[in-house]
Amino acid sequence: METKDLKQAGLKATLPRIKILSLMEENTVRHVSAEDVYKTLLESGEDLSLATVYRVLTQFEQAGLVTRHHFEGGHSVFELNEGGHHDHILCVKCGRVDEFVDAVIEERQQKIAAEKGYDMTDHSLYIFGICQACQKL
Amino acid sequence: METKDLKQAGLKATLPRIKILSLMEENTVRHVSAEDVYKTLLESGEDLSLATVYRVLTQFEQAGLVTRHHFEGGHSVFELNEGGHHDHILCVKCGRVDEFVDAVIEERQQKIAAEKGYDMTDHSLYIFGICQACQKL
DNA sequence: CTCTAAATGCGAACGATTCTCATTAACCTT
DNA sequence: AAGGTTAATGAGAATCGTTCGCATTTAGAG
Repeated sequence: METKDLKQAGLKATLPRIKILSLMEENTVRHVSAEDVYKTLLESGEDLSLATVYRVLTQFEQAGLVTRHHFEGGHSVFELNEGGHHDHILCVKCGRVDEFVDAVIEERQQKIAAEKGYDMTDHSLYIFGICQACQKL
Repeated sequence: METKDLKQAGLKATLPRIKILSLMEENTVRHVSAEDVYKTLLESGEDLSLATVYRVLTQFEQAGLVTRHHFEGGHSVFELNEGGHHDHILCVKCGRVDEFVDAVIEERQQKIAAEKGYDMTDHSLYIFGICQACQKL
């Protein structure tokens, strides 16, 4: 129930927020832009404004419900936080996105931050390449 | 001589391109936005348009002379390609940027790409944290 | 059920970047 | 070194993603 998730995150359970969270919890989406969310909900007959989508997604990000990615091309992409931290590998041809976790890399990053005198708070790692399907084209 | 670098990259040696490349080759800058380049050159008495700065930086990127980074906050930052590949560690408080290379991470990335069936072309890794100076504030 | 603060919708505003198109400058030719 | 061709530039309008301001609506406490 999205209502409970929202309350736990300290957010009022308003209609737009419920709809957006509910959409992101469908496992058919994974990585969506604000525009995607807006269009999809409009098509489903919901009536909300694009500004609200941006506001809500930003709140979700601050509440730790979603992560904002800066996939190239200017616009942001949002992903539901579930199943813990992971990084991404993207196909530069077709845009396909896969996920991975690597303990060795995670650990090295901590070490590097420490060596440079930083108190590490976060990181972002994207591997770019050509996926198996696109290699055959 | 910037003129030769430009010719080798397949670009006409025009005045704006020479000025911009020359600015980026000063080791005082490292990471600059289009706006930075524009303002700096205006202050040096050069007369060029912001549109040209964007065009030229994009061409430099395509020619492999510079790399475009998507440091958060919407705008792009450019860096001269020299001294080989490296990754970045950024302070989330003051914006300071340091560089590093880690062979272990580089190698793990190749391995992960291979496991996922990707032919890796590139990657981007940013570590975020609080730098030594900002920790003391 | 009522009230109050918080959330929303709408359209204007915004910052970064790109485009259009008339003008200018590079570089090949002579 | 001068001229012609073509690509590059300048200036400002246009576009894109995103945010803001403000009047209206709604969630949730009392």
